Amino acid sequence: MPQNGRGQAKRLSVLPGPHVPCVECAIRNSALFRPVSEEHLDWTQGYRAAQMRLPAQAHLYREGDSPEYCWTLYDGWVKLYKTLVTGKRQILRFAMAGDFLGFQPDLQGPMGHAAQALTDCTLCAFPRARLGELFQARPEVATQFAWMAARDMRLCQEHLAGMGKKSARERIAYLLLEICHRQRQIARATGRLAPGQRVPVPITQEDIADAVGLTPVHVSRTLSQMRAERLIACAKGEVFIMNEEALTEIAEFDPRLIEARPLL
Amino acid sequence: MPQNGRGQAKRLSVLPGPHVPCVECAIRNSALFRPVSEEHLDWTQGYRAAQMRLPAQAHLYREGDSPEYCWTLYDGWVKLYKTLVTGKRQILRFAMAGDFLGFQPDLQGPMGHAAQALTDCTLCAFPRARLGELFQARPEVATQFAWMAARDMRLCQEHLAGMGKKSARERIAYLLLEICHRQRQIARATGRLAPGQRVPVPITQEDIADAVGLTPVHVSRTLSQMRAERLIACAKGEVFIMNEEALTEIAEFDPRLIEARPLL
DNA sequence: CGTTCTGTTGACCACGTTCAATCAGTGTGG
DNA sequence: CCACACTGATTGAACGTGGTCAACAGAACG
Repeated sequence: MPQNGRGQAKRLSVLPGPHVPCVECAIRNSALFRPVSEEHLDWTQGYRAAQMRLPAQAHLYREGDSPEYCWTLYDGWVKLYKTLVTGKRQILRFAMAGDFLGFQPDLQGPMGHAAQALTDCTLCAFPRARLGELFQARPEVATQFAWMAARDMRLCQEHLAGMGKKSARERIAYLLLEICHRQRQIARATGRLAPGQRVPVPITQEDIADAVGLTPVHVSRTLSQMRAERLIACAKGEVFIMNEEALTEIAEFDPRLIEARPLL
Repeated sequence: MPQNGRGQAKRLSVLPGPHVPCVECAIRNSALFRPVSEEHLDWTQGYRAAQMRLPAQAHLYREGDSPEYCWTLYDGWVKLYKTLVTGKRQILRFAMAGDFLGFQPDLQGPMGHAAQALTDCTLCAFPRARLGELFQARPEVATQFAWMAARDMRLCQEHLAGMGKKSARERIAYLLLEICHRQRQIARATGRLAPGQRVPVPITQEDIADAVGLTPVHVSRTLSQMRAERLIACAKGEVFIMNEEALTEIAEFDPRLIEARPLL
């Protein structure tokens, strides 16, 4: 599990990582190579250029970059965000173990958003230029990508609907529940047991604000109120969900959103 | 080109459509079968269960439905929207010619949003149950789907960022420009010439409001002001963009968003 | 110890909402 | 043919959610 990485900003950039072979990958069940049979796995692993470590606070890529790779996030949290010309930031998504990062329609072109590590991360890098080739050679990978893209699209659409139509309170409740359920889902898929209701959340209130479209000030107020109502409890870098039922009702959150079954 | 279909609501449901073979398909350049070679096209056409017509105002599917098909939109406009328990609606996307509709992570499960025709539409239906098979048999189709999904995801993310961080004026300007540019892109891809700045827009102010997260009242006010500033002009079911440059600046719109190049 | 970063609280303000009345266009039925 | 209903757009007035500005507190860190 990723430790809370705030304030640990090492000023080093990308580091070489461990070399876990795909066959032993703990998160393969929720990642791009899930449907690849063991006999083909050595071969597809050839597309993995490297495993690398990214320290907390470091950028995987910035808006406008044309990075050489796409990545599977092996461990840790990453935030994807856009910056408008006014300087305002919008967090699009919190990426977690298993998520595939850096793919976009124009593979040569510049990224439309930035990706920054929230905790120390481990990633597997795949050369962008060879992705088309990989999809052609192993259609089950392309199909898994399609499935993952559809899943991410649905999250994005729910997020969008929330921004348009929900109150501050509802949006924040929704975000907390979404994060909590996705963490549990990962714990399930990787065989690790979820430690009760307890969810370490390595994000600041400013991150929450940028994700749900509010100001940090108003997020603070709303969280204070939720604490007063015993809906949640906060410790440093952690949020405990005290009353999941009530929160689910407030947020209009449907847990089935997170439990989708793979295509293949 | 789709005619303005408002008020033409025929009370018939789905109708059988024309039978254009895929080889002659006018929009193949921007649709799922784009990368399929002509020699394979007859074969992939076997996955197309039917062509059908959908009258304006009719629903292709509703939230919670588990339709038997996915569709390529051949002609016309469709709006995709979610309804919250409070009754508020959020339009996720205006689908136009070439868009692939109805795909979601859990192909057996219920749709997370509804799709309703804005104009009379023509669609090509593909059985959901056979999509995995199609992707396996023709990886270039899976790859094209991946590309289209990434393109749609980017639109959704831009939309999301706008909802979080832009003013009413900026969001409306953005929506108008996005629609205009996508229409032009389709005109280019299908070889039809775009008729100047003129864009027939078969949507009501209420649709605009539901798309950008405002009330119809405030949309009316904002459009009135934009008309007063000669940024746009309105006729019945049409919007003319009078000052695209100014509008682009207001919206912080990047035309390159729409012009992405295919993966294969 | 100062500095920096994150969170908290207060006072005031504004963008967009809500409620309401009115109008134009369109289709319907007597 | 006209009265009527219905939908979409427009405008006005009052209101409220959340933003802005500001001061401050606590923790982490050099």
